Amino acid sequence: MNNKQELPWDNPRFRNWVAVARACHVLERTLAVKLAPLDLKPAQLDVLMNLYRHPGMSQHDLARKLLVGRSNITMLLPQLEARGLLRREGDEKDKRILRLALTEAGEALLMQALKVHMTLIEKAMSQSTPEQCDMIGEQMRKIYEVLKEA
Amino acid sequence: MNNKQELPWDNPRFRNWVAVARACHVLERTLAVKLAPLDLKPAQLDVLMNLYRHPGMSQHDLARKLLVGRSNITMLLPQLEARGLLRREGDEKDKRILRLALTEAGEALLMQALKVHMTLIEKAMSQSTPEQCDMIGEQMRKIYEVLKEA
DNA sequence: TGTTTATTGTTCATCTTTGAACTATTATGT
DNA sequence: ACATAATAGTTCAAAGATGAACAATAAACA
Repeated sequence: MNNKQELPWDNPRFRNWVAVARACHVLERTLAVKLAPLDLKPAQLDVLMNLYRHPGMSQHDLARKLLVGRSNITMLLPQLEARGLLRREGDEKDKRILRLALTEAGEALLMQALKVHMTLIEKAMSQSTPEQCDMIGEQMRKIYEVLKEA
Repeated sequence: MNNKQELPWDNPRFRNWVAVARACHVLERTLAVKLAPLDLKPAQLDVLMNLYRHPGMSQHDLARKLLVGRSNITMLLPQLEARGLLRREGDEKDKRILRLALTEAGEALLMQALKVHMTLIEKAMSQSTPEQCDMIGEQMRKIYEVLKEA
């Protein structure tokens, strides 16, 4: 008597998503190892990347971008600020808000870290054609849109 | 003077991988919320899934499958064992090894959790055609192979 | 056999992440 | 204006994950 007719593993979407999750996980772990010489963790690199692209953003905005809680940001930033990698200055109009920006040193370290990250991603995705790669990105952005307000 | 000629964000592979990571992250977070009613975390679901598919595996094998340290498994299993979801019994031939297997209750809870997981994945990947979905899985499995021994 | 090396699982200290409660500030509605 | 809501950031305790050191067992090899 087999009451497992509809096992998830028989479903392509399920199996394929599991592969996505595994690939993500292993790339994240590998990145952590490769970033160690720079004394930087993946989470910290995410912060630097976002501040580079969106200078002047608030901690709240940053938390939303990174999909983490605000308290996480509060715990994360002082280390980076103490290392002189970023600045926090209060907004003029709204005294609740702290505006964030990279320093020169922060930008310099980011560039080093990006080289590491980039090399790793190149290696990982070297198997895909540009068309496949773009299609993957496109689908993933759709998934993000579908899930972010659910 | 622009010395950022080769910014990662100009590179399709980089941008597309960022999308993969974000999609993974948001799906994981959503899954955690949806699993809460079952009093189960994603990491615990991973354990149950692997024990279902590979009954009798050792803690070492499980750690390798889940891409975590052995100590993580040691901390994780007692909770599940105390809830009667899995069994640990020593191997006959090699007294170092603990063989793991789901109980009836564990399997029952797994089936409930899989329904939740499956529904979420269906929703996420409903935008992709079967061909796109399979291609994504195929590429991700390649990435895993490339990175796992690096 | 006896000694050395590897492997399995645990312990423990440390670091991260999380969410709820809290303070300070701004927005809203009457 | 005034009371109420909402928002930004912080604090803190609890939970999770990590890696090094350790005990028990097995394997390799002289």
